[in-house]
Parts: sequence; C-alpha cells; structure tokens
Amino acid sequence: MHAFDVLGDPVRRRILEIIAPGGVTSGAVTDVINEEFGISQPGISQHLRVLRENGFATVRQEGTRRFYSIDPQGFETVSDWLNHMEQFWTNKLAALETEIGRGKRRGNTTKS
Amino acid sequence: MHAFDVLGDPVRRRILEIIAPGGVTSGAVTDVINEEFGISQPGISQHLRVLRENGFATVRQEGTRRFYSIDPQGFETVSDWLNHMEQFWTNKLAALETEIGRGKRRGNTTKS
DNA sequence: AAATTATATAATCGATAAGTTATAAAGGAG
DNA sequence: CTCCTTTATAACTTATCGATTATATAATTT
Repeated sequence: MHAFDVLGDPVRRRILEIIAPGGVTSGAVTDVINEEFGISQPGISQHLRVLRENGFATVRQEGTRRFYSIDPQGFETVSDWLNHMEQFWTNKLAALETEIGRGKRRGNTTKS
Repeated sequence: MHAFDVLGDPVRRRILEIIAPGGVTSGAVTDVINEEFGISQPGISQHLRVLRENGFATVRQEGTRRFYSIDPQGFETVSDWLNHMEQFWTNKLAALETEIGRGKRRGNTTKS
C-alpha cells in the first residue's frame, strides 16, 4: 500500500492526529475513534497495523498496553513527492494570488 | 474522493508529473501512460476525470483537443493537512537525524 | 455527407480495502 | 490457577475502485 493510500483513509488521518503527541495507548485511540466514527476495536486495530506496516507509526509495548507514536518515515515519502511537484503548483498558486491581489479585489480581508 | 486518495493512484501521480509543464493534450498523456502502464485510452480518460473533478487538473478545449494543466487547488488540501501535522513528524525527524549525526547508535532498534 | 481523429462516457467485471463478528494471545489482579 | 483486561489476528462480507470493451460526441478532413 502506497503512503498516499495510507493517508487516504479519514480514520487513519484522525489516528495520526491523535497519536501525534506520542505515547498514546491503543485503547485511548480506540475510545476516540469509536466515539467519532463508530467503528469497532478490531477495525481500529487493523488501521493501526496499516500505519505500523507503512512506517507512519511506531509502538512501544509495556505490559499489556501498546503506546503509539508517529513515525516520520512514512511522511517522508509523501513529502518528497510533493516537494518534487511543488514548483509547479506553487508557482501557479502564487500567480493566481498575485492576479487576485492586483485588479479584482473585493472584500479582501487579508493584509499582505 | 479525498485528495489523498486521488494521489494514492500511481497512474494519477504520473499524469500529474506529465501535465506539470502545462498545456499537455489528453492524447499526449495517453501515449505516455499507455507506454508506461499499458492501460487503455478510456482508462486514462477516467483518471483525467478524477483529477479534474477533484481540483488537481484544469482543461482548456481547442477544437477536438483538450489541453491539461495542473490545478493547484487539489494540492492545497493535502498540503494543509501535512503542514498541520508537520510539527510532529519533522521534530521527530530532526531529532533522529541529530542523534545519528552525533554517532549515538547504541541500542539501535530500527527495523529496516 | 461520410470518414477520420480526439476524447469522453456507459456498462460491466474482478480485485481489494474496510468493516463486521468471533477468537486468540499475553500480561496483571484476585 | 482462573478470570479480566488489553490488544491483535482470522475469517468473512460488502462496497468501491480501476480496468476493460463498446459506444457516444464533436471537430476536422476528404
């Protein structure tokens, strides 16, 4: 499974947000995800597995608990590809914003 | 379909690379993708549609040809989320690199 | 007008991902 | 040792995605 596919799932993106501070137990993740998405413990465990196996999460086991943290590895792949493409879309975006900033401003809220 | 899912497909990522310079015809895209992935014209057309409908590509029609270019919009979504998460994984990455740079390799537990 | 070129859409099919329920494994508590 | 707790895995089902073939649309050429 490609790194982008891993991030394609909203549950997995949410899990990454939850474990971002680091050292979050599987159970804590399960509580939040179950509350927000209504999916079962095994379903969540499988998402955690996907994150592990694709270098987005690391685990530290302590007794019966498993503490999850973000693994930067997985992010590198997506970051690298985006950086590779970035010159193209950021140029376009910058050009677009300049255009807007010049002639046709109406209700502009941002100072620059 | 979420922006990350759009980028999850290798064919679509390749198409974006191809149209990155801008003003590339559907036919030109088809030639390259067909050569590299061996998939048919309709298959490629459908990928172009996904890119269009999700704000990753724009089209300019001229006669019977359609010229594709990158639309920065789609990238913004993924970029925003990654920036939102970035502090967590870049900190970790930086820490990791510093550690390696100092030659602290004792107790190495990387899975590789 | 008919044929050709360029591209998109429709219908369909097979693979796979994401969920479910049921169960296993393994560490503490009583 | 037996019973919870915590987490993971297995087996299965269903929905969705990506491909194919066939066809439509629309501009251009003959």
